[in-house]
Amino acid sequence: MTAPGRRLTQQDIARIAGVSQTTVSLVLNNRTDAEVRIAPETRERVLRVIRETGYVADPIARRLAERRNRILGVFTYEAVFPTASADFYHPFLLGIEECAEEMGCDLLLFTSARAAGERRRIFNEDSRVRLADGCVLLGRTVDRDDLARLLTEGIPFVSIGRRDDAGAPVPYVGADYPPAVRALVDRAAGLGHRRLAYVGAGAGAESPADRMRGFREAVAAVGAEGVHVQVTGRTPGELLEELSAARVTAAFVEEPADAVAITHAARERGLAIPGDLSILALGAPTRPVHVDVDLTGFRIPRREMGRRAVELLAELLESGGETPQELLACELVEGSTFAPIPS
Amino acid sequence: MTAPGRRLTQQDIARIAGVSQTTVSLVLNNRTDAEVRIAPETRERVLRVIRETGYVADPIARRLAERRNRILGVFTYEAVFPTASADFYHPFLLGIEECAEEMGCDLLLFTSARAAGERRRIFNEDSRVRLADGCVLLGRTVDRDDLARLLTEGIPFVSIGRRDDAGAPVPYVGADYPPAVRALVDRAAGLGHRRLAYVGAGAGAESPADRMRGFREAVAAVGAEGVHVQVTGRTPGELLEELSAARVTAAFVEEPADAVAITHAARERGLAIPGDLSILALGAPTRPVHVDVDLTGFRIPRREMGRRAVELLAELLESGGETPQELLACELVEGSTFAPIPS
DNA sequence: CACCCGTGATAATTCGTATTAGCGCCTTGA
DNA sequence: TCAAGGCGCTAATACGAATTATCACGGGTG
Repeated sequence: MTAPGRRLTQQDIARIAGVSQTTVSLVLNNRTDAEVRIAPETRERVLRVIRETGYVADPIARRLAERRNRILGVFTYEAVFPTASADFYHPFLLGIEECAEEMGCDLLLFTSARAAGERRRIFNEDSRVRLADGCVLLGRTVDRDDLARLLTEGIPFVSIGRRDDAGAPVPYVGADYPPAVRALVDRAAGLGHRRLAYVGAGAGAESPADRMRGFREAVAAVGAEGVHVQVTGRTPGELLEELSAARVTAAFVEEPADAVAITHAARERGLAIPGDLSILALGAPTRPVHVDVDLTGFRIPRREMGRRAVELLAELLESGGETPQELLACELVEGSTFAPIPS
Repeated sequence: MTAPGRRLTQQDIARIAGVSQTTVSLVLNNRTDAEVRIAPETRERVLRVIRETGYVADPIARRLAERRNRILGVFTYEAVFPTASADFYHPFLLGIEECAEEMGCDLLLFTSARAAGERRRIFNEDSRVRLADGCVLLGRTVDRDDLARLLTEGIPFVSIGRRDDAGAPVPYVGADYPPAVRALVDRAAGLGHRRLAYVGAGAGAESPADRMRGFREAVAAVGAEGVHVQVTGRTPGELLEELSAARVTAAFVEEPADAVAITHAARERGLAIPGDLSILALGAPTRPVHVDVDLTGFRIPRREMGRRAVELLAELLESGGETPQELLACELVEGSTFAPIPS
């Protein structure tokens, strides 16, 4: 049909139809402005040639001339698909894909953005970020410099997960952790718990910091006792000892994978969960783990966050406007690791 | 840093460094051919300006001028991420992403390619297929017309999964079903099984047809009795009845989800698996199902297929060459649903 | 008769980068 | 002494589609 190496262009269509490239473009874009007039028979002739040849406009040339592409970039700091992170990322991507499909957009995964070292970077020597109309950032932590760069370059983007200012406010859609943690703390206090623990880093990125903050504020508000238990480099057994030494009756565990491990360890040594100790999990597992425990806690609306991020990005592209910042509510999950304080 | 709306171009860099746009391009592309010479101090000056301004080449313009993009398209006929199909597609995508990352390529997911109806089509009015250097096709069935079109348009692509000719040979990397099925049949015959059944459609796409063919040939080779049991619109119980009516002792089930259902149904009505009936599963579940049965069968090398597809596509882009067609071996899986024929 | 206006098209330019074909000057070799 | 080539760089052009600025033509008007 087509000679190899040569693709059909508007010029070719024009030649065949006996008109100019301009006319082909006008017909193709269905321009019916008052400014532009094309005789019905000419339009029909051009359309016929297009149909017969099966011509499709080159998206690249199009993008160069226009501004829009209908391509949304998706940047993740870790690989998207590997099983280790798939469980965590999957719901976000599900929402992103759904919404992109509805809007007729394609998704560009920046899998190549890897610097010499381990970590991915958005701006490498030949970054293809600007090929997309805008992009969605996904990842538990996001490079500060990358954020600042995106902002100063004026590249439209929305981060999934709240981000602190990076020289300027960052557009994001995040999970509203503080009220969710507060609700759990309130319920614990309501059931008599007075000595509560936050188990996890509580820092390092915005989301753990938000949870920690929610915990601190809620504990202060209900007048309970709150301790902070670090997890890095410690076994579940050691954590349990520290919790019992502090006479903690309700543990708010940042990472569900840890919550599962602690629960197992406790039951192994004869400690009843939730009889002797209540376990509250703050979110979704970011590490692959077989969750065979029915944890009480809350659900991060990951799919909705994905959808909303794309919607906000679309609005941003459409109208510009203010930097969108939204927090979506987390839904409480009734599990079986939470009970009144032992008497 | 940059004025809003205006982006830094090579022309800007050239102006600042006091050279021509050509020189900037040459420096940027690190051209050190004998043909092209640039004074070290000029090169340094240009590089400094580039560094200071943080200029990054516009990938769109680049693509227009060059031919390559380092972007690989991924086309799936169903959504990639939804949980219903995620379990099936995930390993392929894992392999694709791994390989793309190693090659420094980005992945373009054609999520927009949806016609008015339900099914996705590659070529819609404004298809962005040609934005990628080439693409990988993923899906249990692939539209015949799309394949033919890809071939005649000369768009480089590799299908994951064997495909019959579509006017011309189709480049693919598939799973080598016939020998895998044959191996299972051989083993069954070796353990005394004489009445075997193929449970599934055995048609509709290349992969079930290949399995069916493998089954037929192997059954004939070992001189056993083979029956074909259709599954569509029938309950596991009905299937069991048909199997027992035909005095089948080993059932080769196309779809593992069906194999699981049949096993459960059998055990519920007191039929021992594998004591009374052996179940052999032919591949990976394409429907979401909780596989709590340790099925005997084989493993489709999905991740490797993903990797290989990208590798073959890269070779295709590099050197052109012959249409690659490869079948990867399936590894047998020793489960606990296979035993000698009951005496 | 000069003028205007509506009609249907096109030539020229734009987008940002890559490539080709030189430019003028200087060195070398025969 | 004169052609051949080396040197460092640039003007011009290509890539394919969209947009802007015109243009030719004929019919009506004053």
